[in-house]
Amino acid sequence: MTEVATSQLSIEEIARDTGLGKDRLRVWERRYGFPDPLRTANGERIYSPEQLTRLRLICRLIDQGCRPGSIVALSSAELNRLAEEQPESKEPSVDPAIRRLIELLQAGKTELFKLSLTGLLDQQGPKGFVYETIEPLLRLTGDAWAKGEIPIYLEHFVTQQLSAVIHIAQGQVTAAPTGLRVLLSTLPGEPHGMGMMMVELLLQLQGVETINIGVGTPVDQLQQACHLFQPHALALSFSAIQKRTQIMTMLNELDQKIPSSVAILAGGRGIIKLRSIPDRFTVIKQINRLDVAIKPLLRQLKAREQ
Amino acid sequence: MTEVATSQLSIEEIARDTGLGKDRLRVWERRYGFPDPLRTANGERIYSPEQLTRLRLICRLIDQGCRPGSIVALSSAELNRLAEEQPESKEPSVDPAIRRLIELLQAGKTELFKLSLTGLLDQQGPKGFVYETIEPLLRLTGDAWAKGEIPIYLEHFVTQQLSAVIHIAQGQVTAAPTGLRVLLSTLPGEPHGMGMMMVELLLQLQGVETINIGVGTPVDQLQQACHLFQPHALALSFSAIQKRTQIMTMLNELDQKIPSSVAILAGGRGIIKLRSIPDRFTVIKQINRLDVAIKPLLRQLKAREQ
DNA sequence: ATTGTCATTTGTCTATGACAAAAGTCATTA
DNA sequence: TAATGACTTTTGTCATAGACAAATGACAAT
Repeated sequence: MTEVATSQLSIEEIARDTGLGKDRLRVWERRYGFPDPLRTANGERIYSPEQLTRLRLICRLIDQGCRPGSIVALSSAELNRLAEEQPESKEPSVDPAIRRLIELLQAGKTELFKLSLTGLLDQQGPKGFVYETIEPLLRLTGDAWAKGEIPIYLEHFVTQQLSAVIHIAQGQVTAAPTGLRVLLSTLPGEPHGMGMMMVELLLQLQGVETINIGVGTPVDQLQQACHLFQPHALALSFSAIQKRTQIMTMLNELDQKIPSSVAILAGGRGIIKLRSIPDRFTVIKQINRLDVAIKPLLRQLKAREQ
Repeated sequence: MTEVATSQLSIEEIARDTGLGKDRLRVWERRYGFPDPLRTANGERIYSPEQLTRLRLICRLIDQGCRPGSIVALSSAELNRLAEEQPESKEPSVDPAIRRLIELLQAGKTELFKLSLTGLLDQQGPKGFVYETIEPLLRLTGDAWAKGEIPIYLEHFVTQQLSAVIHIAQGQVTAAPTGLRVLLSTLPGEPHGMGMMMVELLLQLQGVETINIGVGTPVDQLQQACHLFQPHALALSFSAIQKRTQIMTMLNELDQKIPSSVAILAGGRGIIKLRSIPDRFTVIKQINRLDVAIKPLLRQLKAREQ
């Protein structure tokens, strides 16, 4: 019978639970002296749960802009102090309704949370719901997670619920079809699909036919998809996760590979920071500018029909 | 200006696209002589799309029971012959409705596809829809993708649409609440959430309150989530992606960390192959056995209320 | 304010050896 | 017959350390 040492974690488990990658963990150990796992009889690393927690905190600080070299070696106490100091603490005017939603969440009142969401959808209508509920709720939960105020699974729960409500809202859309067809996706390395779903709903409200092919689609697959679906436009969503240079490379690739008859819309926090984007791309700086951005497309379509 | 060699894939991309892991790719090359990538100027492997296709086929054969040593070195032609011979090629009675859905997909008729799905939902009712449409459709598209008959983005599109329809179906559920509360998730390394959503819908139809916290939740987070939500049961979904030993390790960890007052249900293709699962776990071998599995829980709940 | 260089930091790749876990083989037992 | 246990082979993952490319920061020049 093998004694199950529950709290001893292998490098694989650590890599999975932190998202750090085995090579990265080993090279941190070599360079910064942390993590500092014990070893099994034959030299395999075994990590303590404390090290896992500390690694999670380090990941959070790195996401906020700290660099590994300056924080990986710090003690837990020092890390905690650093985490407190991080600026990011500006959120002046938050809608009390949104604040209440987050309180429900933290209290584990999921049914009430669901009901409140659908209630807000009915009150505000689909468009208002996107602007006044989804957007701030996502921002606040994201911030709260980064500060460690709510666990990641609550953020996942929110995402689940929001996508359910969006789907329900989509089911109620009764806009007259305009004939415009838009393909939606994100590029590889971008796992967040909520922005795309918000855009999808707004487009449907305008009578646009949408084709959502999920997240992380490589450029050549997008090319193929354009061939198959023959959309009038391709809408891409960028969160803040991806690296600028990677995005630029892929944008150039898109510029070359996507037929020039297809317009390309790009939106999200990851894109508004970029300079020197090819003219090809219509950058949507705020989600409420979407209406404006698709007007030329609708006009073009009408002109072509005549 | 760097020339963009679009079709040359790095080991990382191959690892992602095949699910094979970098170490494994390198050791296959060392031992069996395949894959046999070219190298960049400084020795990094670059794989051709053909090798990717061949690797995908190899993965499929391994899933079907072949062993790496006997197939990795084979040529494409020999692999194809082998794939033909494999039993698994028995899919005699496929519902023509499902077949038609896939044809619509391949033709890019997305609007018709969406309409057909909602039509089937209305016809079959939510329960029938899960058994007779979602399950076979997912299986067929998965198989078709593995055989290279449909591109991955179509599979993603199907996933998107199914989750939309499921959410709509959930919105229409009117079962009387039983008071039973179930937390749903998957373990780290398991990115597929559709199985979980199917279960969620079926549970809601039985008047169960569900809390879906998304995919890939580490065990200690599940522990915390149980503390917050106080569910009567935890339902986990396993696809065929994960390794048996990894699953076993996590199951044991769960067994220890999740309060014994919480029942644990486990379902999906990844779990039914396993032996020596702790008694703790209720294994659901077929999704249509779910009803049976939760009956004891309902009974228990009633008994406790009195 | 943008662009270009340079140094530094950081992550990933490579190679090879070692070994544990899984799977196959085969004899023995109930 | 089928199950059990011991042995062998296969297969995947881990370790080490060097190399280098990609990302970042600092500073100068346009």
